[in-house]
Amino acid sequence: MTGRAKAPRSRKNDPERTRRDILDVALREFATNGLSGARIDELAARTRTSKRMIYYYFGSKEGLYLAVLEDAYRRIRADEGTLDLGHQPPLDALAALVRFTFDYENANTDFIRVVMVENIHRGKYIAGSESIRRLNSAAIAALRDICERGIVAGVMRADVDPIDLHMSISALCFFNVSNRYTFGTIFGRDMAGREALARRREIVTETILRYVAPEGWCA
Amino acid sequence: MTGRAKAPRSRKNDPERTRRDILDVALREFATNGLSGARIDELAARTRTSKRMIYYYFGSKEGLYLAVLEDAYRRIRADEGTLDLGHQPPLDALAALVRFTFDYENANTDFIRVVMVENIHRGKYIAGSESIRRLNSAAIAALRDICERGIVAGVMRADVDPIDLHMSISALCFFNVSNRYTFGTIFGRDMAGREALARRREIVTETILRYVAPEGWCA
Amino acid sequence: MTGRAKAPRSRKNDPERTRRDILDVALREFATNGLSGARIDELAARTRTSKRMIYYYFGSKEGLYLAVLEDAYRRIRADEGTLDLGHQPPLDALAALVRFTFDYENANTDFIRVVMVENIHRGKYIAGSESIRRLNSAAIAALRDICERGIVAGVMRADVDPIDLHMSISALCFFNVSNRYTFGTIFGRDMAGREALARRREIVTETILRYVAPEGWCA
Amino acid sequence: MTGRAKAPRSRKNDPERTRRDILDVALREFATNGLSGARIDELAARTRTSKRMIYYYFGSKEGLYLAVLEDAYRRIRADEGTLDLGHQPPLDALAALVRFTFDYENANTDFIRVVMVENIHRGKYIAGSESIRRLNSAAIAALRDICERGIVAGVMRADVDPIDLHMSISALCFFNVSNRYTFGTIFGRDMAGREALARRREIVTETILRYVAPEGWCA
DNA sequence: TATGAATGAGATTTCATTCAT
DNA sequence: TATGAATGAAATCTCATTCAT
Repeated sequence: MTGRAKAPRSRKNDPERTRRDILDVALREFATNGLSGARIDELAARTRTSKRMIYYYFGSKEGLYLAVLEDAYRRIRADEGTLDLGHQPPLDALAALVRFTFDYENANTDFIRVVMVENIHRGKYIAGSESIRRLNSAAIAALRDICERGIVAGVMRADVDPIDLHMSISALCFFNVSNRYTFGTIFGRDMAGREALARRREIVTETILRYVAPEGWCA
Repeated sequence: MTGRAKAPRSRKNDPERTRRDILDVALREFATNGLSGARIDELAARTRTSKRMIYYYFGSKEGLYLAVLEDAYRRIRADEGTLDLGHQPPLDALAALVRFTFDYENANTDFIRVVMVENIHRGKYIAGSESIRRLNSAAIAALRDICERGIVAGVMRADVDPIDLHMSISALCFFNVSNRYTFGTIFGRDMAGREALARRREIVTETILRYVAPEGWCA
Repeated sequence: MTGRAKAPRSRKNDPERTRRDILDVALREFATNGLSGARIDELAARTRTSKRMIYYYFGSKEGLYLAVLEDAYRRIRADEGTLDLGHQPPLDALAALVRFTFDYENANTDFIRVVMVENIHRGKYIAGSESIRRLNSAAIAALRDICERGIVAGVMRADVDPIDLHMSISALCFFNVSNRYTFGTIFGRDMAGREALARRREIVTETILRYVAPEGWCA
Repeated sequence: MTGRAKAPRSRKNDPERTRRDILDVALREFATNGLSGARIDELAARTRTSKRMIYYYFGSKEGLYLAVLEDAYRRIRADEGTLDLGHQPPLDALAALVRFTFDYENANTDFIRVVMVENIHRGKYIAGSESIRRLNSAAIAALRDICERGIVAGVMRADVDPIDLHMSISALCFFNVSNRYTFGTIFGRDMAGREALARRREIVTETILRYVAPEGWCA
């Protein structure tokens, strides 16, 4: 009862850490069980704090879900920003972007899964989030630059559209995570192992590179 | 109690019709709200019968969900079977298959959405369904035939793999429905309108055709 | 396990009885503790059914509260309807109405108290209830008839207004219940005992009769 | 720590002002939502200080509520004391008192509403407050004096009782505020507007004056 | 085969109050 | 005297499922 050191470090007030802790656990929980399937009790139990704190910081289950969504988008865009594609030749830059996307999404399956969840909810929560829309529109800028340089250099077809291209890249990368279970089960194919990923990554990259190639010629 | 004719007296006791009614409503409900989000009460209210019947026919919410999943897969494969691709030149057949897939998925968004739901549940229910696995493995046969003919004819690269190809086709078509809300919101792009669909359909088709083209040459 | 009588009568499905039971207990509970002070758990415990049934029938605490309010108003108006004041001379009829009001309100203190509660809520729930407004507007008809007859007969002042009069009657009767605790405590006066009620009842009646008397003359 | 002047440095540490601020906000809050309906968080947010201070000064929600009640009663009696009715003829004094009561209550609706709240709680808090009982018993003295003078002068009936009379005055004035919402909604009558108040004030005054008039004669 | 009432277990959310600084 | 973070207990409400007829 006497002579104890100050106080247990773990119980110290550290709001930022508390928020972060909740967000991390919640991403996992929502990615695993969806919005309605996630249980606040479960979530709180995995946290260093209590159920009560979730409401203190995020107001409601839906508020927490939106915060998770915003945080997840913010993180992928932050990572993307480190790529520095502007100094590479356009086709190399494009290939690098595709590979980054494929790797990031396969390494961050929880992110992919909450995006799936949000689509099940018809984008209802994202629609109300100014920050997500802002972040992502910016994301297209890098790809637009690559396309412009590629067209000028004559290594890309003139009619390529950055948003269409982004859609194709996303589709091919996303599917490997999103439909892993149904597709894998039906066709008895591993979609998560190291080798399978490496192989698929190159097919996806090649698919994109061939698509942007100028008429009549393929890499 | 005796001597009643077989034919259903308009609104009375037609078990098959009742089952069908419940399945249709349930597909919509699960596609809209997911497995945990769907409400048996809501679902029953939209039905011509009562909540009790759902349990009578399907045993539980999960039983109903699995039945919906099986029914949805059965229907797409049945439709696919009417395509008769064997008599067309391989590239024409491939293009036809891609377009069919794109159109079918965009016309049957509830099907796509329950597949998303099933993936959120990590394929837990599909894994226990012999019938779904059987149905779908057969689906690859047509594509395998196309690839074999294409390679022999020299119009497709020799290393093309039917399952990889199916994965790419699925990915590109699926995304247009599955990620419609987040992608559409973020990039302010319509992904469901008639024109947008027509345009995207051709990009997807071209992407696939270019991918299978023999080295050095593109359609 | 065998030879037992049918089933305990008390558990038989009787929705109307269940509703009634809940309403009766809820009136007491809301009258005692107000809307926010009332506890669904407490309330359910005093009921023959369960907490779950309250939500089954009334949807929410607020839904139940409104139902209680409507039921309470319906009952006083139904009782009032049995008075048959039309066949009495106007001043006798008025005196009878005042005495009835005083007695009814002092016998149904829970009714008075939920009206107080509703006023604390600024009439928010009553405002949305068509049925309450309808019921009560009708209540003024009897008083209007009395006034008309009284004026014609020359036993009431010509400028008496039925709604003003109703307000005065209500005010004098209501207060004896509504402010019983503060007034009684402060002035050390019993306001609920048999004698106190009888005495106050006559003061209230006389106050009203004197108010309606023609100029210059009092009963 | 030393040599600081007494005067509060504009925005710093002024206990009396802090108390006053909390009491004012709390009166409004309790009047609006009742005791159980009031939220300490809400209340604190409207205050210039923090939630902690509420507990520091008043100990608990109930302690604050009682303080509010005492403060409100203290204020009305203080105002009443300024009337100086002893020098007017008894009927004039009575009319002045009625009009003052009517005006004060209609101008201080929050006071009326906490009295309603206290009655919902069956006078539990007032019963424990010596100060409120003391204050109010004094209030009857003025009215008693008026009655005595009126009887002696022959302008009031001999059997008039000051407490009964106070009850009637209170009832008629109180109702206009307390039942404003239900009565107003049901009979579609404004009870808060300038004209409505002026009209009602005279009806109430006349009602009281007629009641005290000697047998057989009315003002 | 069919129905509407009923239910237990557990979900989300709220709130007065206290702690650490 | 002051603050913002934290909390346990309890409140309201939900939901898949079953019962009585």
